[in-house]
Amino acid sequence: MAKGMSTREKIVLAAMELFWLKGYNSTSVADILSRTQLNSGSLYHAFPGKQDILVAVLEAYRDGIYPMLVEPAWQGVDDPIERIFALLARYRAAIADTDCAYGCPIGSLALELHEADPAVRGLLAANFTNWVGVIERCLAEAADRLPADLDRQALGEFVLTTMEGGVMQARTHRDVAYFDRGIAALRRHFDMLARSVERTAA
Amino acid sequence: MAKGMSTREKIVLAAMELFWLKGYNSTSVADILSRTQLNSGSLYHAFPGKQDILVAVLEAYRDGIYPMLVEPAWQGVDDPIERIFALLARYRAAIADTDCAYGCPIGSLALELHEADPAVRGLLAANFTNWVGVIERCLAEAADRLPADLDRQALGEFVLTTMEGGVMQARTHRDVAYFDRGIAALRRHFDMLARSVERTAA
DNA sequence: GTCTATAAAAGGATAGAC
DNA sequence: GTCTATCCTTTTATAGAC
Repeated sequence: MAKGMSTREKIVLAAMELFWLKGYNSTSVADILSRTQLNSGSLYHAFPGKQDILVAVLEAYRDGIYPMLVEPAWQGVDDPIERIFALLARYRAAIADTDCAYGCPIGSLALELHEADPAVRGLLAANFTNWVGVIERCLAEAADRLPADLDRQALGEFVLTTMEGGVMQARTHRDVAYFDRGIAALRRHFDMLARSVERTAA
Repeated sequence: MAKGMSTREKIVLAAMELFWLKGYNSTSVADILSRTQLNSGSLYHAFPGKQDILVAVLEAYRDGIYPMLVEPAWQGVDDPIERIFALLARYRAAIADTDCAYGCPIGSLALELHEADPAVRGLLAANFTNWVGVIERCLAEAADRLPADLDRQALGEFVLTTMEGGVMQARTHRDVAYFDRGIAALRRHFDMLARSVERTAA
């Protein structure tokens, strides 16, 4: 927990980690206090309540998608299609690093929170939309290698689906091979799309 | 709540519904008592604790996959590939019927329970494995229309991934179109696989 | 096997001094 | 803006009568 952080930042960072490790409901305010070494008064001075911390966490993920996720994943990768798989490889590494115990923080929260209030649900949706938007822009860059009538939003969502479904199964079975097989299937999907373009051109 | 049910059965049925509606942590024992019209003493006579109810619920899903899910979905559908999509259509109907508020009960529990004990995790995994097994048998039946080297387990898992990812996004956006686009992408995947077989044969 | 009452702990949140 | 102490509710689980 770095020194230059405000109380608010400390709380958000700790909550990001704890919600990822344990989920929202299983993380108590006391857990956050313990991890930040703050006292109850400071926390409730910075946030009206626990749910407001969740909102701040989801905003942090939303605003951090490029610096925290995309830019590191794309170091040294220029091809737009390979950038998609580089992003997925980043998740693969995170899964493997945690012995398949933890998955996508947004996906987990999205399925844990059944009766989320509109602010929370809107932020979950925004996180997904932004993630899919990143993929869509890659697809647009690679448009010459993809069918002309391709629905880029649909394929972007399908990439997210592949990631989330792979993470879910890898975590449940505690075996990253489930994730790998999903990525391989998606790779085959892209290959078949590309080949259908080649044949049309020939 | 039918008459001929044992206390245990009443509890499992109520818990299945409540865990699906609200999740495990957000369902209190009091919720289950209220829905079953039982008293605390009866519940704790039938089950040592709340987690044992979860185990029984997951066993019920595991044992009920054919009568509760597969057989109704396959009424009047004989083609093995179409049976896969009929199963997915069943989930689509469930999503639409609930205004996209609820998803796959197993998937939600799998992502909600981060530190599940081995009994629970094993049952979640068994539910996934059985579901994928159903798809794998359809793929085996349609083997002549699929590439000879096809990894049926991998494709079965990919079908589950498509379902879970579609449910996750449809629920988060409260819009079944997200699910539909995922199914359309999977359909295209199957079509491309089939066309690659036709070309090889020609 | 079911009833009522209650224990025991955890959880979210607040008060008021500093 | 942070401290300690504490309130109030919810939650899981138990005790003991019937």
